[in-house]
Amino acid sequence: MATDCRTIALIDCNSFYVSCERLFDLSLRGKAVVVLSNNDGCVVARSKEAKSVPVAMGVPLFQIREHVDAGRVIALSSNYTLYGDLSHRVMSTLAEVAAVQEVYSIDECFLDLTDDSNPERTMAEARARVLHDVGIPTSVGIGQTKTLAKLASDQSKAMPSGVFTMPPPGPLLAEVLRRIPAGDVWGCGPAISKGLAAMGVITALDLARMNVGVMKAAYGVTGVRMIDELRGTRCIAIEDAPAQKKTITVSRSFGTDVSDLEELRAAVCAFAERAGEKLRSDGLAASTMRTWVDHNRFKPDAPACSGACDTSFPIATDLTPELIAAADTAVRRLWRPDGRWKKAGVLLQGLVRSGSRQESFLDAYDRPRMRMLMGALDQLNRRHGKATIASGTRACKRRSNIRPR
DNA sequence: TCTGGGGTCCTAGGACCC
DNA sequence: TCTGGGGTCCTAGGACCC
Repeated sequence: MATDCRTIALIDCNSFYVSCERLFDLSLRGKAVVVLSNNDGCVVARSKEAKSVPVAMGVPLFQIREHVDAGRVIALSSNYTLYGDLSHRVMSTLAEVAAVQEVYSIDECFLDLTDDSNPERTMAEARARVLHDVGIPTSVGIGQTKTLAKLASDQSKAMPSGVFTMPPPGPLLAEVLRRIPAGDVWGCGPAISKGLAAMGVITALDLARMNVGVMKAAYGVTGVRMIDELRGTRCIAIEDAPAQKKTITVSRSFGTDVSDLEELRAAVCAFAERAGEKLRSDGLAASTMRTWVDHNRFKPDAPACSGACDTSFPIATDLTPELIAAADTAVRRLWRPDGRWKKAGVLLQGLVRSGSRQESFLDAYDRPRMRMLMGALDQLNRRHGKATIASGTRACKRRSNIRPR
């Protein structure tokens, strides 16, 4: 008997951001509610009622404006401080349920229940406790691998108990997988689903039964892992301790396209400055910085002018002036006279614990220059006017009265 | 007109070194 | 001097996740 057979549970908070909002505003209960991304760009969370309007995940606000204006959907700006606080409470409660917990995202965690004699009962109790202590509804999927637990959690949304257990590998599991589209499998996104469909792989069962050699040739080791995990062979371990961060990103979309070199420089240098702040607050230094710019991918006729440029530092740095200088040089290299950019960012890589250099930061920090750069960015954003629903559209409720408990 | 931000992992090609 | 192979690093990009 394989000793490596595990029981994994995935706990997922239902419509997490919406559930958080409902804790502080009872009038939102039972209504179609969505929470919007930064700058009120697009929908990042939907209540069950909003899903049946229907409002699709990720749609931009302007596409559901009709519903919002007619009062059929309530659109809220996001409040990540509140969600982070509530997430912490949920995760702390669940940490007491099992010895091994991996906090996978703000609203999900894996628990290893291999030594639990009755995982379903344990998780039913855990759900009740999270609901009672924190006020957040959850659903739970249980399976032999993380991938199967993920699929089980999708199934659990339709279960009155809120818990669904995947059968062990065999005919019963095959029956469940037959009803699930391949694209719902963890790791199978739009591009891979499309490619698989062309090969006749439509359901999760087709995927589980795929020839491994064919998969390896088409999608490499990540594809093979999907197959193995669906067959009940564990390839993706539970990560108990939070891993050290590997990259730090600061990026933004611009209100409208930017083509002016000075505007692009001002924006990207400000991102580099913010990235430096994040770096130091994590006690890290970076050995590489990637600066990237991107055109508007929603405009088919926009000139393709996306590009990236890596800068390596001789010694891993946490100094803002070095990051800004690198960003500045990179933007000059990436800029083209005919370019029209919609998005840009910096990505710090090769992160290591920073040593004594942190102390020298204040001396090296060029504050007047920084103020100038940040001012230029503000001006840029004002001129291009990011989404403005926050400033007055009646159907969008503001949150200034909402405070974490 | 208006389309998020922050992450992870993998791969490929070229440069360079031995 | 010429030729070649393998390993590693760097750069850039693609796919996925929440």
